[in-house]
Amino acid sequence: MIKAKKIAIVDCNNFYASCERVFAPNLVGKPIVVLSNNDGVIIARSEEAKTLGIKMGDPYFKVEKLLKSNKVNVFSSNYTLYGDLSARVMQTLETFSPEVEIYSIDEAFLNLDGIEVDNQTQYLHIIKETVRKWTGVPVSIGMAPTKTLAKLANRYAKKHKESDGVLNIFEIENRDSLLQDTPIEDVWGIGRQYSAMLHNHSIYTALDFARADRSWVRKKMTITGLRTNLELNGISCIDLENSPPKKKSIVSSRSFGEYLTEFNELKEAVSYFVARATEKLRKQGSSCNSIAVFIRTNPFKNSPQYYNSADTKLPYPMNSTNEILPYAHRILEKIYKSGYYYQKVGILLMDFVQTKNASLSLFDPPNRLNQIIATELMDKINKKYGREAIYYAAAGMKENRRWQMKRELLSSHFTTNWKQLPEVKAKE
DNA sequence: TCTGGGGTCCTAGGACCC
DNA sequence: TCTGGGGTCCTAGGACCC
Repeated sequence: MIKAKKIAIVDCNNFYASCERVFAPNLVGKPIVVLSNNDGVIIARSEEAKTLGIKMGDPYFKVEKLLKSNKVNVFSSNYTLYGDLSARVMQTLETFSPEVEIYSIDEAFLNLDGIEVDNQTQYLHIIKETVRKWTGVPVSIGMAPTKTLAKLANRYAKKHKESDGVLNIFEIENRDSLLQDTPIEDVWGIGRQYSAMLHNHSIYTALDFARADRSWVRKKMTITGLRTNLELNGISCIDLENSPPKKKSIVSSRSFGEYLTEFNELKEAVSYFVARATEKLRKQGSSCNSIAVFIRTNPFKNSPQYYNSADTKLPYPMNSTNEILPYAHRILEKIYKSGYYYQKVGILLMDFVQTKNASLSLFDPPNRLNQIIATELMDKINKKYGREAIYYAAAGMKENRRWQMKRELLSSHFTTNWKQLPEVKAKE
């Protein structure tokens, strides 16, 4: 018999909304929503906002009146702020376990195997309280022998006030009833399509699914579904990942603040995205062998529609902005058609190799080394003085970018005055 | 459901090869 | 009348996650 693992998942409650509240304590108890890029749709809600019936993904313009009449505090998304608070939360968690997998901006798995404490559940409560004290962010914690069950426990802890934000599944005598209480669509790994399919086969809860025939599950839902089934039965199939795996592709794309029609403006935007994406590429020590570009009109408007994309193989692995730009521009020329109102462009980098293995070749253009050196220098300057302290003219002057995001409700005062924040320090 | 953006994994099927 | 058998690589598409 294999000893059961102890996996905890720590999940920040209503993360973006909570972040806005950290620096605006007057908003405690008041409804808050946070909007997506371009103030498009609702992507986060405080509990109070949820109670008002505001849904995830509601277009802002459709619920604007409802928000106003209920005095809901509305924010544009402020990823600088959320990223910073996320890092603080993760650092705090790392003091509780040597093995932390940062799963997303607001979630982390902790391996609590081998952590000797008198009372495991109490330890979870201490983690929760410490994160709140040190960062101001409220979290919920679920603990179980598998990731899928930990997620399930976490969801339960969030839903039921009496659990006080913590559920340790090892202490639950009747695990079946917990699974029975969980609708199948709320299980990690079961999305909308599979839920519908399972409903058709009279599977409605996590318990129904855990008891389903495994060969049938394998056939209908591939190996992925089988893993979920096993994990619900306490058999761990999905391991913690210690170091973040390197990205296999990198996308950079954005909807515009206003529609674009001119090739040159699209070209600027594409250039900007190439700079963003290759920066990430270099940061993880990779070079790419191919690139794709796509453009599209707004699919929700009644105006003429256009979507096109194309990709190209690069002659050798590249990672500097300047080297990749001409290829991106060429693809854009190919797919651009005048006469449309474009809403979005994006670029995609693919087929990565490690840069250190992609050595310079005899057939490289003569100035290649200079390009690489210049790029490294730019990265250093930008790291020191902030994003786009120095940038390519191809991306257009910062001040003149009509395509830049609309963020009219940004909570700017904390980030612009970051140094004035009170220091949050750990007490021994 | 549809007025965000950025990712991953899995499988089927076609192209091509011997 | 059922046309051999087997392998690899690549791509598109479908599912999922936050």
